[in-house]
Amino acid sequence: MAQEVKKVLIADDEPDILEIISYNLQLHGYKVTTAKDGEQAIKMAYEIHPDLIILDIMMPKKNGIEVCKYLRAQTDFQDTIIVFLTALNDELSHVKGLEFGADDFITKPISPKVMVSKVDSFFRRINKQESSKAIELGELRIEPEEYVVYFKEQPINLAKKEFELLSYLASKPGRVFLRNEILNKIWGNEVIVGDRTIDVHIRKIRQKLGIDCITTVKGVGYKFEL
Amino acid sequence: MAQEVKKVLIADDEPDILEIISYNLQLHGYKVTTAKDGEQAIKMAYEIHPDLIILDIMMPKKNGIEVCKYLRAQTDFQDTIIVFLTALNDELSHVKGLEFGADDFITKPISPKVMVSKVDSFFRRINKQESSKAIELGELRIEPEEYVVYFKEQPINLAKKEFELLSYLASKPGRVFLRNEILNKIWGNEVIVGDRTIDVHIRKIRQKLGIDCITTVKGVGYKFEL
DNA sequence: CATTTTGCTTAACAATTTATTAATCTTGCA
DNA sequence: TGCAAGATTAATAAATTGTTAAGCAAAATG
Repeated sequence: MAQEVKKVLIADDEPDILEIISYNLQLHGYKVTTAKDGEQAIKMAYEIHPDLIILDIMMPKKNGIEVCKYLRAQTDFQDTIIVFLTALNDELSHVKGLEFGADDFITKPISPKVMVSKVDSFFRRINKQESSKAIELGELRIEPEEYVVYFKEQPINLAKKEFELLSYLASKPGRVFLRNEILNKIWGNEVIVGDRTIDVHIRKIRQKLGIDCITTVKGVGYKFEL
Repeated sequence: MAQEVKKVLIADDEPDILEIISYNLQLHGYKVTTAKDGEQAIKMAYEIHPDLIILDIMMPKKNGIEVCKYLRAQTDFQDTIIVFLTALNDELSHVKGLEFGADDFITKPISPKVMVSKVDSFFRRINKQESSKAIELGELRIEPEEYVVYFKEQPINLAKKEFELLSYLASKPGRVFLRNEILNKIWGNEVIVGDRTIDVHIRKIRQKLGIDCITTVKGVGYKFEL
């Protein structure tokens, strides 16, 4: 991941709720941004690229479901966790929400404590997901848990950025990742690094692996290919 | 796409609306042109070749629907996004607008913020469409995600411009693309390149593919045909 | 706590690839 | 035939990426 501090975006039209939740999440080390309606939620999503988005269903401008649907349609937010805030008995919202790509629900009313532990659990869940699946491609094996890559069963130590970059490219072999996509995913879109930074990391990966598995597509990006 | 800065044309007969919308869009990095009536809208459309045209329905000289109908009849504006500005409850316009090739509607009144996010969403929508679908024609397969063309399952590497050009022609097999259309689409209409530039790229594609799939229509343009 | 190591980024320059132009042929057709 | 449009080719320009070394900062080490 690009950053250590997890970013959470909360959208709700009740200022009190926003305040109390964001205060408690901040206490627990999250970076919180709030939005008071659907449109603002989308705008903030683009600005800060949160790891988790909590959407109240009922909001002015654009309701939570619309926001979710909208964001899920963008490639930038495929990996973002989106959860809804719903009234306890609102079955309909649950069904609709899942249809449009929500990851989970939080039912109102909810205590700050429970909220924090819920949020913690979301991140634990994806951390597991993200890290637990080894990628195996020919004689190359990427082990997320060990942060090690094996080639012909020989371990190769990559630095963090190198490892993340390789994992990202290898997550979809053959697909070209635009330089911008890479920057967004590995560095985060608020970090600005020079043009040659990606190249240097690519070079180190190629060097350490010793095999030609990363192809340059000039003017476009890079792709992983064996 | 040929250019990074998206161009928007707004046509409305209320100067205040033009001003406030164009100001806000400009803030968000769009290049905005305005027109105060239908005829001017058409004139400007030809001059700047916008990526998005926003037309008020009710305008002097030529109303929005007429403008849309007119532009859609020209090959130059097939790919342009055209949206209407309509009063909230004007159902009739909606129906008519769709008939004449509008892509969407924006209902008045609208806040500048919402307008900007709407415009953003239009561009995201087409960006996605443009990039993600593979084209398959006989033994030829164009894979935008991989930036590779396959012929008989053999990958063929094309340079960026070559790939874009081929993709463009192959997007509508059999249809002749005028040299001007090609220039507009691949190079953008502010870039000026010599007459022979297209030819050279066409030649390289023909050479690399090894099959005769691009037909010259003398004095007109090129078309893709297997 | 000082020292060493490691990782990340940048800057400068080299190398490569791609894009464009210009010059020279071909070809079809009035 | 002679012209106009396009094809071809090679040369040049422009853009993009590769490489290397160096500077920092953070982490690891003793």
